[in-house]
Amino acid sequence: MSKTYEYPRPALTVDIVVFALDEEDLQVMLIQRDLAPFEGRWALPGGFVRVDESLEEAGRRELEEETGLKDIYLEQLYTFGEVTRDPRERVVTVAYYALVNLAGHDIHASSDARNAAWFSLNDLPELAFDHDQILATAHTRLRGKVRYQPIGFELLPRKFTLRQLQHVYEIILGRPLDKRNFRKKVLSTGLIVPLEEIEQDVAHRAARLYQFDNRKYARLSKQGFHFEI
Amino acid sequence: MSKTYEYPRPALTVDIVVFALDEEDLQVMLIQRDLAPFEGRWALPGGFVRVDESLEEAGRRELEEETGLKDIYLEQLYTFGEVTRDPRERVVTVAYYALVNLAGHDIHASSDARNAAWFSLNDLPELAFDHDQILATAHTRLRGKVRYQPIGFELLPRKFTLRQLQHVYEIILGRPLDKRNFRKKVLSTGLIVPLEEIEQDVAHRAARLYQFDNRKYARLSKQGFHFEI
DNA sequence: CCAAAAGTGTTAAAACTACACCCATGA
DNA sequence: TCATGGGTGTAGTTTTAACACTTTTGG
Repeated sequence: MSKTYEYPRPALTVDIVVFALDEEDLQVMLIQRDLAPFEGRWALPGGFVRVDESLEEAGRRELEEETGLKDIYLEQLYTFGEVTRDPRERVVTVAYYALVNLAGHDIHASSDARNAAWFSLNDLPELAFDHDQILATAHTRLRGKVRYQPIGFELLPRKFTLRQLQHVYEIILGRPLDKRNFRKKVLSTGLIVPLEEIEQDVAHRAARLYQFDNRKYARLSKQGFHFEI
Repeated sequence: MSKTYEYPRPALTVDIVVFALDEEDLQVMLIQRDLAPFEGRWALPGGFVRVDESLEEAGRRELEEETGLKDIYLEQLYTFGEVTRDPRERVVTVAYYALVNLAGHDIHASSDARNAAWFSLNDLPELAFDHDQILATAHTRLRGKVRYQPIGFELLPRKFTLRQLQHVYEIILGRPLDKRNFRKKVLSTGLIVPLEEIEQDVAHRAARLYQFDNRKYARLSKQGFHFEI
């Protein structure tokens, strides 16, 4: 095997913006750094890419190591490569974003990071490196993507009510939606299928549960169908 | 300055998919490799990222060195990092795509690549590495993006006719559009402004020239406006 | 019986689609 | 005068937006 070149190389990392949703707003997972630079500051989970793993593998590995999260929706976001973004040396980072259902994952269980926590996007601490910029890029991407790709479901449990789904869209888009129009629109795609089940333990009339039909969506996508809300 | 880590690092490159449009179809710029691996094969222009330049700078530098193209629309596409995508060693590449107006650039003038040429997307040679996959990703992105971002103009001269613009959209979307409806739609955005000029040297009635209003678009974008065709 | 959210239709306005002819120009 | 593309309007259909009340359930 011949060497490709002998010049100094940038270091290569991955960073992951993990989004979740609570009753109020969008949350993002941060971990507190215990090393310089930016010791004590909050930062996105992430770390160095090994030579024997793909970028996505590196992202999933780091995420599980640092937060315990695994088997989640993960998508490449953007690669940040400004020369001075890391004060130590040249570091290029491939950023991913992830969507999880808050209730479905216990982040503290398998975490080996001393300090991993959810923060509301509306109440963020100062972040290390250019992570504020990465986060802003991820937020913009999420807002844009949610309108024409069915990713809203990733933030909910597998079975959900239409109320919950509308709530996801309202928070991400940042504006209220009309209940009747939303239901009509969503159901008209045929991709959200009603189940013979209703929600449990609520102090009012229980709503019907629905489920996203992944298989049907995959089939339609191949035929050039475009999901849109 | 402390070292970040001492483990082996992937090499980092940039590759650029340059699109242009002729009368018939979409073209892409390729260069013929004169070194192993894939000696003699056609490949995307690109090369190694230096530690003192940003990713976009690296892309622009390589593009100018290899093809003579400069001052063009360039946007990051995706980062490809499969472990075995380069047979020599681990190489991660940040792919960009570029849009140029064929008539406006002479690719041979300042080229120091022995062999840089345009190929129709419908008649491609076998490509080196995973460049076929990068190209396919770029093509998909272009098709998707053209519908909701005003990038069609980048493939045309600054002053263009509505016929030319419609042609851009027809080729990228791969289907014919209705002339009257297209004109109504495009002009209704107010972003395409008529000039007091007509095209020259045509063997029939000359069409009016138009120009994209970048400034107005920037203003509207900030207010949440979404361009759509 | 009260509080809370579930569920459901209609109408007016706007956007989209399909479609054909006359005009201006240069060869 | 002919060939070529430039330029223009309308009608039917579909999609979107606005809007309020009754039902179910648990407390």
